[in-house]
Amino acid sequence: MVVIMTVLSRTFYQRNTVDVARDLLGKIIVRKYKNRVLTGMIVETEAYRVNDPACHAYKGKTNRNSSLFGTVGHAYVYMSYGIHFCLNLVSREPECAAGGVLIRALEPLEGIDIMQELRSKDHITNLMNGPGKLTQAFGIERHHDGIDVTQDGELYIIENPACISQNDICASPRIGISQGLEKPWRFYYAHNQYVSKKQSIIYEQ
DNA sequence: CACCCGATTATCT
DNA sequence: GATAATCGGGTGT
Repeated sequence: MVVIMTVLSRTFYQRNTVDVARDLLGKIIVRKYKNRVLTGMIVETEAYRVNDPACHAYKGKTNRNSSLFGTVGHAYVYMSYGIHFCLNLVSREPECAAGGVLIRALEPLEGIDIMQELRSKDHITNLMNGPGKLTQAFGIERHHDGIDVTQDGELYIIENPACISQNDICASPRIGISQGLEKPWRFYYAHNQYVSKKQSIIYEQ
Protein backbone atom coordinates (compact mmCIF):
# COMPACT_ATOMS: atom_id res chain seq x y z
CA MET A 1 0.00 0.00 0.00
CA VAL A 2 1.26 3.43 -0.92
CA VAL A 3 0.50 6.23 1.49
CA ILE A 4 0.31 9.57 -0.26
CA MET A 5 1.83 12.26 1.89
CA THR A 6 0.79 15.76 0.99
CA VAL A 7 3.15 18.26 2.58
CA LEU A 8 1.44 21.50 3.59
CA SER A 9 2.49 24.19 1.10
CA ARG A 10 3.93 27.57 1.98
CA THR A 11 0.71 29.30 0.94
CA PHE A 12 -1.08 27.45 3.74
CA TYR A 13 0.96 29.51 6.21
CA GLN A 14 0.59 32.75 4.26
CA ARG A 15 -2.78 33.68 5.78
CA ASN A 16 -4.12 35.28 8.94
CA THR A 17 -2.27 33.63 11.85
CA VAL A 18 -5.51 32.92 13.73
CA ASP A 19 -6.99 31.07 10.75
CA VAL A 20 -3.81 29.04 10.34
CA ALA A 21 -3.84 28.09 14.03
CA ARG A 22 -7.39 26.75 13.73
CA ASP A 23 -6.69 24.93 10.45
CA LEU A 24 -3.57 23.23 11.81
CA LEU A 25 -5.73 21.13 14.14
CA GLY A 26 -5.80 17.56 12.82
CA LYS A 27 -2.66 17.99 10.68
CA ILE A 28 0.29 15.65 11.25
CA ILE A 29 3.82 16.66 12.25
CA VAL A 30 6.55 14.39 10.89
CA ARG A 31 9.89 14.25 12.70
CA LYS A 32 12.78 12.22 11.30
CA TYR A 33 14.99 11.31 14.20
CA LYS A 34 18.02 9.03 13.87
CA ASN A 35 16.60 6.82 11.10
CA ARG A 36 13.24 6.68 12.80
CA VAL A 37 10.03 8.46 11.88
CA LEU A 38 8.02 10.03 14.68
CA THR A 39 4.56 11.45 13.98
CA GLY A 40 1.79 13.10 15.93
CA MET A 41 -1.53 14.79 15.22
CA ILE A 42 -1.95 18.41 16.24
CA VAL A 43 -4.73 18.74 18.83
CA GLU A 44 -3.94 22.13 20.43
CA THR A 45 -2.51 25.42 19.06
CA GLU A 46 -2.25 29.10 19.90
CA ALA A 47 -1.95 32.11 17.55
CA TYR A 48 0.46 34.97 18.25
CA ARG A 49 0.30 38.11 16.13
CA VAL A 50 2.80 40.96 16.06
CA ASN A 51 0.49 43.71 17.30
CA ASP A 52 -0.46 41.64 20.31
CA PRO A 53 1.33 42.15 23.65
CA ALA A 54 1.56 38.41 24.33
CA CYS A 55 3.59 37.85 21.14
CA HIS A 56 7.37 37.61 21.35
CA ALA A 57 7.59 39.88 18.29
CA TYR A 58 5.53 42.65 19.93
CA LYS A 59 8.51 44.75 20.97
CA GLY A 60 10.30 44.36 17.67
CA LYS A 61 12.85 42.10 16.08
CA THR A 62 15.72 40.71 18.18
CA ASN A 63 18.23 37.98 17.62
CA ARG A 64 16.07 35.54 19.55
CA ASN A 65 12.75 36.11 17.77
CA SER A 66 14.04 36.87 14.26
CA SER A 67 12.46 33.70 12.82
CA LEU A 68 9.02 35.14 13.57
CA PHE A 69 9.83 37.91 11.08
CA GLY A 70 11.19 35.49 8.47
CA THR A 71 9.57 33.51 5.65
CA VAL A 72 6.32 31.74 6.52
CA GLY A 73 6.41 27.96 6.69
CA HIS A 74 9.55 27.90 8.82
CA ALA A 75 9.89 26.94 12.49
CA TYR A 76 10.48 29.34 15.37
CA VAL A 77 12.01 27.44 18.29
CA TYR A 78 12.87 29.21 21.54
CA MET A 79 13.80 28.23 25.07
CA SER A 80 11.21 28.81 27.78
CA TYR A 81 11.92 29.08 31.50
CA GLY A 82 15.48 28.05 30.75
CA ILE A 83 14.36 24.43 30.75
CA HIS A 84 12.56 23.41 27.61
CA PHE A 85 11.93 24.38 24.01
CA CYS A 86 8.70 25.45 22.36
CA LEU A 87 7.82 24.97 18.67
CA ASN A 88 6.05 27.62 16.60
CA LEU A 89 5.22 27.66 12.88
CA VAL A 90 5.77 31.06 11.26
CA SER A 91 2.51 32.13 9.62
CA ARG A 92 0.90 35.43 8.73
CA GLU A 93 -0.66 37.33 5.85
CA PRO A 94 1.89 39.01 3.51
CA GLU A 95 1.27 42.56 4.78
CA CYS A 96 1.92 41.52 8.40
CA ALA A 97 5.45 41.88 9.86
CA ALA A 98 5.55 38.82 12.12
CA GLY A 99 3.42 36.06 13.58
CA GLY A 100 3.35 32.39 14.43
CA VAL A 101 1.38 29.46 15.77
CA LEU A 102 2.53 27.79 18.99
CA ILE A 103 2.06 24.01 18.88
CA ARG A 104 0.81 23.12 22.37
CA ALA A 105 -0.12 19.44 22.15
CA LEU A 106 -0.02 16.42 19.86
CA GLU A 107 -1.64 13.02 19.87
CA PRO A 108 1.24 10.52 19.49
CA LEU A 109 0.90 8.29 16.41
CA GLU A 110 4.13 6.62 15.24
CA GLY A 111 7.43 6.08 17.07
CA ILE A 112 5.91 6.08 20.52
CA ASP A 113 8.73 3.93 21.89
CA ILE A 114 11.26 6.63 20.94
CA MET A 115 9.11 9.33 22.52
CA GLN A 116 8.97 7.34 25.73
CA GLU A 117 12.77 7.10 25.73
CA LEU A 118 13.27 10.81 25.07
CA ARG A 119 10.76 11.76 27.79
CA SER A 120 11.71 9.08 30.32
CA LYS A 121 7.96 8.66 30.69
CA ASP A 122 5.78 5.83 29.49
CA HIS A 123 2.14 6.86 29.71
CA ILE A 124 0.88 7.85 26.29
CA THR A 125 -1.15 10.80 27.56
CA ASN A 126 1.95 12.30 29.18
CA LEU A 127 4.24 12.32 26.14
CA MET A 128 3.14 15.36 24.13
CA ASN A 129 0.41 17.10 26.15
CA GLY A 130 2.32 20.35 26.58
CA PRO A 131 4.49 22.66 24.44
CA GLY A 132 7.72 21.76 26.26
CA LYS A 133 6.83 18.09 26.39
CA LEU A 134 6.27 17.60 22.66
CA THR A 135 9.61 19.15 21.74
CA GLN A 136 11.31 16.78 24.18
CA ALA A 137 9.41 13.77 22.76
CA PHE A 138 10.43 14.86 19.24
CA GLY A 139 14.03 15.72 20.11
CA ILE A 140 13.57 19.32 18.92
CA GLU A 141 16.12 21.85 20.14
CA ARG A 142 17.32 25.38 19.50
CA HIS A 143 19.22 24.43 16.36
CA HIS A 144 15.90 23.61 14.68
CA ASP A 145 15.02 27.31 14.83
CA GLY A 146 14.45 28.55 11.26
CA ILE A 147 14.06 25.11 9.66
CA ASP A 148 11.74 24.94 6.62
CA VAL A 149 8.71 22.78 7.42
CA THR A 150 7.27 22.79 3.87
CA GLN A 151 9.63 20.21 2.43
CA ASP A 152 10.66 16.65 3.26
CA GLY A 153 13.40 16.83 5.89
CA GLU A 154 13.98 16.62 9.65
CA LEU A 155 10.67 18.30 10.42
CA TYR A 156 7.61 19.00 8.27
CA ILE A 157 3.83 19.04 8.37
CA ILE A 158 1.48 16.92 6.22
CA GLU A 159 -2.23 16.64 5.54
CA ASN A 160 -4.12 14.06 7.53
CA PRO A 161 -5.63 11.38 5.28
CA ALA A 162 -8.08 10.47 8.04
CA CYS A 163 -11.34 12.35 8.29
CA ILE A 164 -11.20 14.66 11.29
CA SER A 165 -14.35 16.11 12.76
CA GLN A 166 -14.34 19.89 12.55
CA ASN A 167 -17.37 20.02 14.78
CA ASP A 168 -15.72 19.83 18.16
CA ILE A 169 -13.04 22.49 17.74
CA CYS A 170 -13.13 24.88 20.68
CA ALA A 171 -11.45 28.22 21.35
CA SER A 172 -10.35 29.81 24.61
CA PRO A 173 -7.94 32.45 25.96
CA ARG A 174 -4.30 31.50 25.57
CA ILE A 175 -2.50 29.85 28.47
CA GLY A 176 0.36 31.25 30.55
CA ILE A 177 0.15 34.88 29.43
CA SER A 178 -0.75 38.03 31.37
CA GLN A 179 -1.72 40.33 28.48
CA GLY A 180 -4.02 39.64 25.56
CA LEU A 181 -6.35 37.40 27.59
CA GLU A 182 -9.36 38.91 25.81
CA LYS A 183 -8.39 37.23 22.54
CA PRO A 184 -9.75 33.64 22.13
CA TRP A 185 -6.77 32.46 20.12
CA ARG A 186 -6.19 29.04 21.62
CA PHE A 187 -7.74 26.21 19.62
CA TYR A 188 -8.13 22.59 20.66
CA TYR A 189 -10.23 19.48 20.23
CA ALA A 190 -12.89 19.28 22.88
CA HIS A 191 -12.77 16.20 25.09
CA ASN A 192 -9.46 15.10 23.57
CA GLN A 193 -7.33 13.30 26.13
CA TYR A 194 -4.08 14.78 24.77
CA VAL A 195 -4.78 18.52 25.14
CA SER A 196 -2.56 20.16 27.74
CA LYS A 197 -5.10 21.55 30.19
CA LYS A 198 -8.76 21.57 30.98
CA GLN A 199 -10.28 25.04 30.77
CA SER A 200 -13.45 26.33 32.31
CA ILE A 201 -13.99 28.95 29.58
CA ILE A 202 -14.90 27.39 26.26
CA TYR A 203 -16.13 29.10 23.11
CA GLU A 204 -17.85 26.93 20.53
CA GLN A 205 -16.65 27.47 17.01
C1' DC B 1 27.63 42.56 34.31
C1' DA B 2 23.72 42.35 37.47
C1' DC B 3 19.09 41.93 37.63
C1' DC B 4 14.43 40.26 36.29
C1' DC B 5 11.22 37.11 34.60
C1' DG B 6 8.89 33.95 31.43
C1' DA B 7 3.88 31.21 25.43
C1' DT B 8 6.35 25.53 31.81
C1' DT B 9 6.83 21.17 34.17
C1' DA B 10 7.57 17.87 37.95
C1' DT B 11 6.65 16.77 42.33
C1' DC B 12 5.04 17.16 46.16
C1' DT B 13 0.53 17.42 49.75
C1' DG C 1 -3.70 23.02 43.97
C1' DA C 2 0.55 24.78 45.42
C1' DT C 3 5.26 25.48 44.80
C1' DA C 4 10.15 24.84 43.69
C1' DA C 5 13.35 24.31 39.95
C1' DT C 6 15.87 26.30 36.30
C1' DC C 7 18.64 29.54 32.85
C1' DG C 8 18.91 32.27 28.56
C1' DG C 9 17.51 36.59 26.67
C1' DG C 10 16.39 41.37 27.34
C1' DT C 11 17.19 45.53 29.60
C1' DG C 12 19.61 48.95 31.87
C1' DT C 13 23.94 50.33 34.73
